[in-house]
Amino acid sequence: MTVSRQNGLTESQAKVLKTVSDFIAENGYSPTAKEIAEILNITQTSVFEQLERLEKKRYITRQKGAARTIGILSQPENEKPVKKSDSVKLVKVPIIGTIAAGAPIFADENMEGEILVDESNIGKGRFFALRVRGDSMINAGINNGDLVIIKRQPLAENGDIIAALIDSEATLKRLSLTDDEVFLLPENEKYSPINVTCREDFKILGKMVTTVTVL
Amino acid sequence: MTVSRQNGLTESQAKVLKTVSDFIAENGYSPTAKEIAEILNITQTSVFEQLERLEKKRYITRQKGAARTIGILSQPENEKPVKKSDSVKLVKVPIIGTIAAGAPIFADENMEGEILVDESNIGKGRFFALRVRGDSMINAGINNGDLVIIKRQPLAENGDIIAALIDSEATLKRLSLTDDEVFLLPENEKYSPINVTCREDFKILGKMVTTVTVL
DNA sequence: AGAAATCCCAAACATATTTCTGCTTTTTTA
DNA sequence: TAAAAAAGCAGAAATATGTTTGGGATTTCT
Repeated sequence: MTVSRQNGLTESQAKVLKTVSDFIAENGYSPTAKEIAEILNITQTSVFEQLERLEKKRYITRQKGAARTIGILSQPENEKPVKKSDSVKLVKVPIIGTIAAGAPIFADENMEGEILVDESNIGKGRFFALRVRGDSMINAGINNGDLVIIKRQPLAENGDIIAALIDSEATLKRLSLTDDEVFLLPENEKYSPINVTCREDFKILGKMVTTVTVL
Repeated sequence: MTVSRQNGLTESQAKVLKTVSDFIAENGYSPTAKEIAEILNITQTSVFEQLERLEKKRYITRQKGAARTIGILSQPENEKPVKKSDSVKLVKVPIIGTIAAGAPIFADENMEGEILVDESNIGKGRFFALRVRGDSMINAGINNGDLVIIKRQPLAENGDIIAALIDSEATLKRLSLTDDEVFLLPENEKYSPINVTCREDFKILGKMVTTVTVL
């Protein structure tokens, strides 16, 4: 049997993804591997492998060891050919973890990979990239699964979208400096601003310079 | 300690419900009993009991034996107990100046007085009141001389009527957020929208929650 | 063609999670 | 004020669920 590809997924993978998607649509919570397996008439183990592949390809997110935590990511655009032109200067930017645009998620220094970004898009400086989880910045066009590129800097201006540490957890928010208070603002009405005015454990990691959607 | 009721739920139950709701909003999947327990600093068993009660009262749904399957039901609107006079909670709101609903007028911090407002009308938060001058918001039912109560918040939603500072002057307008521009809209054809997209001197003071007509 | 990836399996393993049992204390209701 | 409901706990049972191991068969890539 030929395994054709669509959107970078094989038929099997697409089938699993669709099953998950349909299940969530119908039930409001994600299925277990076993449930997917029963629907597709394959084993749990196979499903598990497919989920791993789907996660690696950034079609879904999962929480290690936690039940029913599959999240479906917005589909990355169909493969964009990488432009190669000698006027483009690509800069390596390390991907160092996942950042919350919802609940803060611990940002460990484990490098997840690297991406190449045209220098003209981000300017000069020291950069790193973080994968976004959550939906608290959707009104700023930053979606679950996106990569954000952060320029390391300890200070930021009012209105900047920044990556910050709060109590050793990283979060992506818009910075709001009022007369005497400092807030981190989500870009989603569902969430509330975080007052960091007097928090000792608050630290700016850097300023977001751009977002990248990676396949 | 008195366990007061709201919406037919006890404080404890409401706390659990809110925890679940917040968790789902932030993570996209429902929490386990253990996770709720950790957040609220009680035991899993207690949480389990609370979830049973919440289910019985039709605030949530669950699937027996399945992990993370709590679903939140829309609040039953029915039983709204008539408020007794002793349940009215009046909140002091300072009147701190005059705000323009026409040409912006300087909003000084001189307190002009205080009014008492029933908390149920405005919710919780930090409030202040401003006297309106001008007629630019008449189509929104806000007239010259009215008092408007503003909830302090640095962020507002599209369509909110907000009090904002522009170049140190306060004004009351409806907020309009388009794809990439921000406008303040008067509610009177005589006046024109103000584009504040790139104005550094623009700051949201808060959102109007109600008006009070004082004779 | 050979290497690498995909796809699938059975059988276990480890732990996450719900659920039960029995008991204490406090608050509300009748 | 007595009974009922609510709230909580410790500890453990029961099972749901993610994960690992060690394969085999097929397809895709180079």
